[in-house]
Amino acid sequence: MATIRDVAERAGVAPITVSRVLNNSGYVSQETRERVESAAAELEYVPNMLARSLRSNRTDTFALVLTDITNPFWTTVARGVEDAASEHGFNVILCNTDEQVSKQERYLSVLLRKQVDGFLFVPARSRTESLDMIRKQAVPVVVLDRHIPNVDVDTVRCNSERGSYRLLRHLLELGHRRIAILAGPQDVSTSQDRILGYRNALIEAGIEIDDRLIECNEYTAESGYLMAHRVLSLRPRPTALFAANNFIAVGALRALRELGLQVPQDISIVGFDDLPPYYIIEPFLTVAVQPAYTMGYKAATLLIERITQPVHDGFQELLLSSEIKIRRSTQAISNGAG
Amino acid sequence: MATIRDVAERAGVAPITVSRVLNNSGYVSQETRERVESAAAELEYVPNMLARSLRSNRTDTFALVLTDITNPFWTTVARGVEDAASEHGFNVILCNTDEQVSKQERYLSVLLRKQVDGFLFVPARSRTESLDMIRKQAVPVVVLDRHIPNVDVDTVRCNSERGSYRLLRHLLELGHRRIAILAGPQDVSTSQDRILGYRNALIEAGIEIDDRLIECNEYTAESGYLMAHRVLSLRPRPTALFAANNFIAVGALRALRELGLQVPQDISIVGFDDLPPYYIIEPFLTVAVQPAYTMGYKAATLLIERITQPVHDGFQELLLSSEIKIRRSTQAISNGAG
DNA sequence: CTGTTAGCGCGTTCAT
DNA sequence: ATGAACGCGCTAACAG
Repeated sequence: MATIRDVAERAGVAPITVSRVLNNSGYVSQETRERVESAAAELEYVPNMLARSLRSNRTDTFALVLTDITNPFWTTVARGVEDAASEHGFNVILCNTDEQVSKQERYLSVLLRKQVDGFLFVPARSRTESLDMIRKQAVPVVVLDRHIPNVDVDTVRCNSERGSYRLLRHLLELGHRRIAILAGPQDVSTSQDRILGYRNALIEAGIEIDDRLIECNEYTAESGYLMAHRVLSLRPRPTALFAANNFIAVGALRALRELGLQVPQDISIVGFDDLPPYYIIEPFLTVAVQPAYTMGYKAATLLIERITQPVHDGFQELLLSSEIKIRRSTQAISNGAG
Repeated sequence: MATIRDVAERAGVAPITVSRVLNNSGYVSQETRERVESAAAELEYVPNMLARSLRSNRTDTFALVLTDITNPFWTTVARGVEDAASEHGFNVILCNTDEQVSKQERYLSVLLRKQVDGFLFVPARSRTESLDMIRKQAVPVVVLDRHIPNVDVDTVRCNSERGSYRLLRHLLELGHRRIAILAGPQDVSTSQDRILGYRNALIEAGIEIDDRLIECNEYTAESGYLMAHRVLSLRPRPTALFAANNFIAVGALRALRELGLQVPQDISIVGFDDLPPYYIIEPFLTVAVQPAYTMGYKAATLLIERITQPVHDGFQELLLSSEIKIRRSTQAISNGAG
């Protein structure tokens, strides 16, 4: 592996001149530049980022730590992050925690040692410990998608409570009174917020909360399947389901199929976040859609700003809104239902 | 950010002693060790891997460069890789190329500059250029899943031709004669091999190859959907479909649904690699299943061996075999079909 | 426009 | 059992 010194010797200049050519920093005559460039090419020189970063105190790399890369929502977020990063010359290291705090802590520790310039962080659970690991080292961090209570930190997320509330309003306007929510983990803020929106809408409508209609579990299809079966075994049966994320919706639809319940004739269902066409039979689900790409893009842009302009006044909390898409999975309640 | 020197000062020892404590190298008295450890804890010291790696010429990190992390097949491979890596104290950087050579080259370049210790490489296309980038820098590499012709390189993959052949034998034994294959990209070896197995089985059975029954496109559901519609518009219509990967199968099943064709009554279908239960209505597909986890695990183990024991005699080519799982998507041809 | 010096944080080598 | 000196590859700071 050739070093900058090898290139310098071959080009008949000092190492620093090679550095200047390769980094486009400082003045170099056209002729010298060409000599250096061809020397580098001939030697197949590859700059050593370890050395460069050690000297410059920058890796031009930040981490995107998220919870489930197989979920198309996160894939889209990641695309937004990548685009913003590459526009500013940053590399992204993607780490998948599977919602496990242990995996998350291992990643954070490795990334800190590797001196990443910053973190885009989707906390696996709403605990503050992991975040503190980062903040103690004074590395910039933007919390993405989720909220950690009582902590001053830059955040980009979507208003889950409001999205949830609006979905519920839609169902209530269709005459539904017995509505179940299949939520995510109890200690994840998006799940809490969606439950909150659900409760508030029901209370506002003068409907008593039935706790058996509130299920909490993982943000997965398996979990959605199980939760759906539980609430559908209740009598009177709910006339509408609210799946708190896209994978839960997939599992719930499967349960409905098994029970021979037609959507929307026999039961209505709404969800949070879209699915690519091939995950379900057809894109017919009424949903609240979060601006996934924008979330990623804006969060990355903010992080990069924090990295490149460390001084700032106060933290930002960016709260985006979701769009309600009414499709064919909801209909007015029929008199015989329930 | 505290450095090793800060810790040394606080503990009243030389930096090298701190180094010895943190790396468990050399002799340190129990008392000194404890003083150093508590000093490190108090200062919340985080070792700088850049400096360490620059000195030691190792990053204890290798890259897994693959083509589609959203595909459960690759997710499983990645799990095998991660497990093998963590057993040996290695970190994995996962990079997703989306089958795009440009993205792939950008990643390889960055990773080389970051001095990764090795590559687990799924070439986006069967070209040798990208691989040469790595080999010129004398970084260990194991090619995974795919074959690059006429190149001496360690490889771990599955025998696609044989898996394909056996699926075809199964269909032929059920009496099918008009069988379409929905394959992946023409320049990806697994796709080529699956077509080869298809052709050989048909030729052996004395069936003339109809080129209109051989479709090539991406390894995606969208592509599977399009290819299925094309071959299903032919007359006489094929009596069986062979989807060359799991996502193609998802798309093909969707097309069959649209056309109102029942599986297996109206048409048989076989696939390559399983899908988690929630991707399709039910796990009823007859498939060739590759040992995804083992592929990842073995490939990572081989790579780590190459990294830690650079001298070896000759390259290895590990060829695993797939298992045929006969389920309910295939049945003997009825006389009226076609 | 180009070069010299020094040092980023760490671990190897050799000394004590 | 502990420490001093040095250098990994690169670039900031300061000449000239």
